[in-house]
Order: sequence, then C-alpha cells, then structure tokens
Amino acid sequence: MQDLLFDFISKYVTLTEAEKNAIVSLDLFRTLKKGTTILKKGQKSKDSYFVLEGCIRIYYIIDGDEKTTAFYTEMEALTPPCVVSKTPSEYYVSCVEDSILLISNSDMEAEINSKFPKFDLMCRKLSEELLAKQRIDFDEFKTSSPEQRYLNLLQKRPDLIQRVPQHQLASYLGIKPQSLSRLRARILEKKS
Amino acid sequence: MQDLLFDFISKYVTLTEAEKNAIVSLDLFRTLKKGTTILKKGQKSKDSYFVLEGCIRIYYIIDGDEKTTAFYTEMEALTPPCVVSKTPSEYYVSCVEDSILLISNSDMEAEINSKFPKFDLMCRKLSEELLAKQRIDFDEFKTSSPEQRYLNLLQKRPDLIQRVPQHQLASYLGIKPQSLSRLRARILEKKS
DNA sequence: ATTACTTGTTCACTTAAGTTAAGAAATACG
DNA sequence: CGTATTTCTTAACTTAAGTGAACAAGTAAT
Repeated sequence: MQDLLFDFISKYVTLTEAEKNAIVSLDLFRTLKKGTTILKKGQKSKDSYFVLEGCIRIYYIIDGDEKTTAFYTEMEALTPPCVVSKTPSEYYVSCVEDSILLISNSDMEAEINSKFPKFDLMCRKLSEELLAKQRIDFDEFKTSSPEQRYLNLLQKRPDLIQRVPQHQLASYLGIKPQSLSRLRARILEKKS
Repeated sequence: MQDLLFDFISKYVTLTEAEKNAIVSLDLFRTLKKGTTILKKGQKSKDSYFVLEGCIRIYYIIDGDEKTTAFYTEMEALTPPCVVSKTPSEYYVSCVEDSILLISNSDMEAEINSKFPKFDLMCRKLSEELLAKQRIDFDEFKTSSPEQRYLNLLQKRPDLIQRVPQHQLASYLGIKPQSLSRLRARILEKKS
C-alpha cells in the first residue's frame, strides 16, 4: 500500500530510505467506510487527503440537495480550499466507496517540510501541475455542452461512470440527474 | 509601477532591498498594445505573466470561433498550462486592453529561485492559493445557471463587465453572445 | 466621407435542459 | 426474506439556451 504512495512521490522527487521511513513512521493511513463524511460544511480543518484506494467527493448542499463538484480517486490529492484560506468549509467531503486515505495535517506538513526540503519542492511541483490541469478541465467544461462533457468523461475517466451514482455524476457535469438519463438515452439512439 | 509588484509580493514573503534590486535588474516589464497576441496555439513557451496594468485573456478557437475562458487583470498571475506540461499550447493568450505585464521565463525563475529560496516559497504559496481559488470558481460555475453566473460576476468582478467585449464575456460564462444579450434583457425586465 | 469591420441587440424557430411526477430496478437493512 | 430506501428511467410540460439571420450603432481604416 505504501509502495503506491512512493511510486507517486517518485514522479516529483527522489526520496532516500530515511525519508521514506520518516513518512511511514507518521502513521497517516486511514481506512474509511463508504459514506463516511470526512469534512463538513462550517468546519475548520487543516487536513489534506491523498487517495490510495477508493474514491472521495466534494459536495455542496444547495437548496436542500446535494451538488457534487469533484471526485478524487486512486493517486489523486486534495487540499480543500478551506485549509488554504483558513476559513470554515463551504462544502462536504465524503467517501463514495470504502477507501484508504493518507490524511496529513498542514501543521505537521510544515514540520516535515522544514526537515526535508524535498517535500516542499514536491508540494510546489504538485500544486503547479494541479493548477494547470484544473485550468484545462475548467476550460473544457466551459467550452462544451453537457453531452460533449459526458462523452469527454467517458473517454477520460470511464471508471468514474461505473463507480459513482448517476445523480452525483449529473451535478459533476453541471446538469440534473433526469437530464443525464435522457442524454444517455439520446446517445444510444444516435449510435444505432 | 514596480511598487505594485512589491506590494503584491509582500503578501507572501518579505523581500530585502537586495532581493528587490535583483528583480528590478532583470528588466521584465513589457508594455503591450490592445489586441497583441502573446501566446499562440501550437507554440511552446516558458513564459509566465503577471498583470501590472490592463487585462489579458485565454481563448481557444473552436470550429472557427473564439471561446474566451479566462481573464487576468491587475495583480493577477498566469502560468499557462502548456508551460507546466511542456507541450505546445492549445490556446491563445492576448491583450484585451493596452497592458503592462511582467513576463518571466521559467528557466530564469529556476535560477532566481535557487539564489533566493524565498521566491520558491512564494511560488508555492501562490499556486496553492490559486488552486484553491480556482476550485471554488469551478464549483460555483458548475452549481449555477448562466443567469446566476452573470449576477455572480456582477457582484465579484463588476469591472470586467465594463472592460471586456460582451461576446468574450459570453463564452467566459459558458454561453453564446445572443444568450447573454437576452439574459441581460430578462434581468432588466425583472427589476422593473 | 465612405466603406468595412466589430460589436451588440432583436426575432423567429429549434433543441435541449429544468421541473414535476410516477413508476421500475437495484440496494441496503432489519 | 421482505420491506424500505436509494437510484435510475420515462414522460409531459415549461423554460431557457442554441441557431441563423437581419439590423443598428459604434469604431477603425483608407
């Protein structure tokens, strides 16, 4: 399980055994049941999440119903905006499936970073990369129709469509569940 | 003009006079005319932009017409995704108005960063902050209708609506110019 | 000054998403 | 196992966005 983490890290920096041990000794791995909420609206938190196995999502409750805006699966990291801004969270984060997460605290990260400057470098590279990736995703979202977005998702993250309830997918695509259902029917119609 | 830059930087790190001089001596300020294209589709580039005055935008050309997805105004920074991924650009960047930009090269940044670790720290803080901000923007976009998005923009960046041509605003809001025009008429109707 | 181009609005029509409601299918749980 | 709940689909209707076209106003260019 830890190997997955170190494979990921190796894309950004090269760690010594001592450094790897330092991470392992922090004992940050957590096993969570499907449906577990790990961050609630209104809470303050300093925790970042790295998904080793499973899937977590960000969702809002607007006019009484859930709006899911993001999913994080294997080898993806999330530092919730509220951790950065140090304000109460506007949204919820919960497990879509049984999941194994690495949960790190920003205070602790600061400590690690001062001991091992490499981590700092990794964090910078990672957030620059995520910023760029998210920019592209946002641009694609803006420039395409719901149907195109769905087809695009089918290409890029086909697994998500299988693992995630469709009403959560719908809001992720910026539409209502009924529209997603209809849109799928429309696509099938076209194919035949 | 440089004061604006140092005011901005001071939000992240505290610079000494020597460090400030080092930046100034690099002579990175550029004055550009409205309409100037600073990055074209297909180009490779290592340049990041910081807007001191004016406004720049990202746009794509899809099926022959422009789709503007982002605007950057005073005190906002853009490192185009293609600089991070080191691949040819998928989009254009151009000046919406006569602008003064600080244009820095990533090779040069690396050099500065190694001389002055503070810059590295600033870059990390900045990209973490921008990532969080963009996540929130994306979430708001997904969870609201075109009309809500327009009203939201009116609250948050009223200046943009004045400075930017409406057909560019439209694609920024994810709709067609005609729809924006109609939507605005609808809002006026409601008010009266 | 005239022409050309850009920009914004309006209109009629088409297409697709939102809404409300009902029912079927799958899943969870006692 | 059966019941409750969640999830998904379908349908009829409403609302709003997309499309194509025409026109007016403003701007730039010769």
